[in-house]
Amino acid sequence: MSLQESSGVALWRQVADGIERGIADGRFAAGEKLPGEIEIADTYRVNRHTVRRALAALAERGLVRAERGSGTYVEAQRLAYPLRSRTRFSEIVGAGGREPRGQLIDASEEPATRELARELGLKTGAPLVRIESVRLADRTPICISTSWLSADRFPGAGAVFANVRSMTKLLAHYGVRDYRRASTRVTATIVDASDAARLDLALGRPVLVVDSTDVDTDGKPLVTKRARFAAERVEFLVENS
Amino acid sequence: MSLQESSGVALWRQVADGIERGIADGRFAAGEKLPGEIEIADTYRVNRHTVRRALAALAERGLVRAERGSGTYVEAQRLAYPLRSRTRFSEIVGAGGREPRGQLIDASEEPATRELARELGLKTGAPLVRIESVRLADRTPICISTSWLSADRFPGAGAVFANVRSMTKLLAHYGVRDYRRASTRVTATIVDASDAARLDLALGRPVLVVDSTDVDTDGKPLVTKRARFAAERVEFLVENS
DNA sequence: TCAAGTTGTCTATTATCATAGACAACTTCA
DNA sequence: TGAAGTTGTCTATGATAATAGACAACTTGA
Repeated sequence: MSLQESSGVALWRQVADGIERGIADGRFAAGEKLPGEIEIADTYRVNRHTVRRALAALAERGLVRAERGSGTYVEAQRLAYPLRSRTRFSEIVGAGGREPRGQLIDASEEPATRELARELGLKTGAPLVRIESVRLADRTPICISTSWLSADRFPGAGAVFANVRSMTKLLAHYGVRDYRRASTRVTATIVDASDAARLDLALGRPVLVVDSTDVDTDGKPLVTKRARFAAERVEFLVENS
Repeated sequence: MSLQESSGVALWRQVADGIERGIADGRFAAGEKLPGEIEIADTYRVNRHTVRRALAALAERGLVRAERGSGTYVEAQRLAYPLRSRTRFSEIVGAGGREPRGQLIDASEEPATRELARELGLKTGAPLVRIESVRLADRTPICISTSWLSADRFPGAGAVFANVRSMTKLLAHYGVRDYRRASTRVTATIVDASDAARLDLALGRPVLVVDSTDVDTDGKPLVTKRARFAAERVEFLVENS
């Protein structure tokens, strides 16, 4: 294990990332004991204090738990999230035995940019409702989602969402009985400051960015979204037909 | 724009990430001029020297180019990468007008872990060939791929791959005329040190991790892989049927 | 009970990060 | 030509990161 200096990432943070990767890919199973601080310091070739700082950061995020005199133990797991044409957050979370929740952060009206207009089959500048929301599993925030809908077709959508807290129910309120995912685009980046705060995520953590558009049974665009998932809390499953 | 202290990520690095996000999502188009250093320092509320360090890092990675007296300009773009049941690296890169290349890093034999055995429909401990390779578009490394195949069915696969430098050609060499993607699993994490060096990627950058298994026309598993893509160089397109 | 191994806390030192100000070198445009 | 705006380079200072060593507090197992 060789680390990199002057990359703009503190050494303790690199060690923390390394241990977290070990947890994520199963090298350290949940409940299992990590190697001792001295041994970790040895493998990464850093001072024990640097390892302690890394472990403290992981402990604060709830990934590990230190027991004095005994050792440091692994705590957590990832949420499996299928990407298919019928994608419903509440169903996916519920299937994992966890309690899904949604919450409105902000809603406002704004004109369509050229790209949003193209996705929604509208003209540039057409009035849109922008809905910013956070979705949680139990009490853990999973993703921040920004959705855009036509303000003409869905007037007052922001207020409706504030009540029903679900995109499926919002669409049903306007008479949309069924819909499906038309396109999905996945990439990854580093979380920005405002998303970090809302996802309860440290700066510098990766997020999975999903751009998608939902259409009705006739293929007519309903809503287009950009969702940012805390990468450390989910794994996407792509279904290949 | 508010940044975060003592997150283990240096301020200049946070600014660099912010600017890079701006480039990635099109706020700053290729060829366009960035705001001046003083203006950037102002929006992020940091010292101009901190901004200069951020820009220097981006310039070193080739994302921007500074012109004295004039300004700093944007350089690069992302590779569009469809995830479908028929996924061939060379075809995807070639379609973008770039030259695909593959290169063997390492090949060795190792026994199947329980998980690898399950994916490949073998028994735990069965002999596998592990092939580590890097794939490039023009001269830019795009991903590092670790592939596992049955050593019984594909004897000497490592040597074959070293010659043909393509998984499709390797399989053809053993009489596999066609194959398709059976499962795909996407997540993201921070790059580890050895991948960082091979992808020519700075530490702390995100990578998209794709776990997948290819099967023949009868649905029999051929090869299972874990590929790590430099997130800043690709975007995945998920096809929803 | 006791030795070995673990995490927790303290002091101290050096290198890097971030800020601050001043001015040079260069480009752009009126 | 000249003024305004840009990037490049220098010096200086305080805060934070990382190292190093010593020892306390606690757990485990022989």
